[in-house]
Amino acid sequence: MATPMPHAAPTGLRERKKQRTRDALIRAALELFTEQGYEATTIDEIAEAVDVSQRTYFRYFANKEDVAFAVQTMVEARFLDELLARPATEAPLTALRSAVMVAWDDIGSAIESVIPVELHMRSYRMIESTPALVAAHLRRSSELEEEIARLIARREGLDVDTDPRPRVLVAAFSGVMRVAGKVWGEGQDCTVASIRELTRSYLDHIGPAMDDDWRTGRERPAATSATPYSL
Amino acid sequence: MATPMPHAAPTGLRERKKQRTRDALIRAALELFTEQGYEATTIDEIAEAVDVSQRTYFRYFANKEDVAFAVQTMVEARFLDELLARPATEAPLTALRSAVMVAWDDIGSAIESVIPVELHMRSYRMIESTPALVAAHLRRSSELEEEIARLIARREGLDVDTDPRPRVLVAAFSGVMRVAGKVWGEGQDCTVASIRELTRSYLDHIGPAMDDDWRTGRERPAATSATPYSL
DNA sequence: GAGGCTAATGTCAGCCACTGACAGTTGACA
DNA sequence: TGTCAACTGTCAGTGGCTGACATTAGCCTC
Repeated sequence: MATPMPHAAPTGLRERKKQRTRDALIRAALELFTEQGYEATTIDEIAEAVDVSQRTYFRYFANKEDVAFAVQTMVEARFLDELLARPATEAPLTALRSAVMVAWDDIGSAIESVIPVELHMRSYRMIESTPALVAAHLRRSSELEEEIARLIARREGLDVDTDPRPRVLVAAFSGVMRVAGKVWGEGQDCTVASIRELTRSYLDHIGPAMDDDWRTGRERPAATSATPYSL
Repeated sequence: MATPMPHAAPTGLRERKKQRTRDALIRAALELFTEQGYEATTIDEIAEAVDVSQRTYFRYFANKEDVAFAVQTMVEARFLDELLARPATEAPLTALRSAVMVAWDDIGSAIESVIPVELHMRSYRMIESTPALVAAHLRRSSELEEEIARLIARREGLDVDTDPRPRVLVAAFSGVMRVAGKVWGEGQDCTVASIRELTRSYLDHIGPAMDDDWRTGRERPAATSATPYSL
């Protein structure tokens, strides 16, 4: 059911209604979660706030956790799309980095169409301080890492189970992304631009060392304008 | 018959009964989980198998997940005890390594007093293939890592929030432990001795590079008999 | 070794997350 | 406009989990 894609404007009235209901559920849920806590909020409350039945909530989200990660899911999907679209000439780390940057460029408006970025930021902090959500977050992250690693391996024509480099690279990349997210969550500036720049500057620190060509063993010609690495 | 807690034999009849009930619950739960699956098993079934009320189950375990990790918890507690007991002269990685080895030396019998090691091994695989338990496992692991990192930092007189080395070392150590556990779970040899040796050989590969003295900046004199590192 | 203290347990009632079944409603499209 | 399919509400039920209260059973003292 309900495709969560906020881009690709919905065609008919029915689709638009669904999108509205879904967005309203996310917004109501996050507002309630951040105000009174995740555990203290019941799904009945969320449904009531949007004026739908509890059963309808479960037709949009598989469980109580899901709604808390709806925006994250959106961002991740956007990132994966961009990663798939990167030219094969780019080195792995460059592709990851470019995909993140391009994704951030237009995900901001997509987020804003659902919830204020400030609410997203508060949700981020709420997740970090709720054990049940921390667990879910870790599991989701490890699943995403695995997906990215396989994707990178395929790009480079490698076997993810014998060559450790894809997983290692993705682990490093994810680690940096996680730290950037955490620093953003703790900071004051709750704009999308700020997390984008934070991400950029953190990624710059992975350095070009990992970024040579895995297929020929030689360094790649710079695919993007200027090599973006400082160290 | 029941040698209850890993250490500290119970004094009275009451304590022994409690220990028996607890062990029986763990055993029944793991047997049911591994036979018919985690989700498909209800707590009523577990309680019935041990002939206690469901309410009593919840007086021993906080939730359904907890019982699945009871043995792990035992092993971890044993490890932390040993780590605390390591002399301050040992370098961090050496202390971690020694604590693991000493812990494995006598944890085997403690495990066997609760469940057959073979059941523990099946449980391990069951956890890995159950999303809800994977999430719980990841959260538990990250909490344990944090605890170990703080412990190591205190040992070395460092601030865990400014000096990245404790967390980095523990991350590497935990990663190796996780892989060792995974390989053991996939293998045939379900003895405690086998995971002990697996752990030893994997830890040997971290190498002495990380193992110099963090306080003086010089290499430590070998605290143990022979330097155990092969690479 | 009877009786009081207290920890452990059972029973019961109830909340909440989640699901299947079925019926009513409402866009979509001929 | 009428038919179809999708969306939604209602209802009943299961299972995880908790608080309250009564009951049982080790423990300890006299």
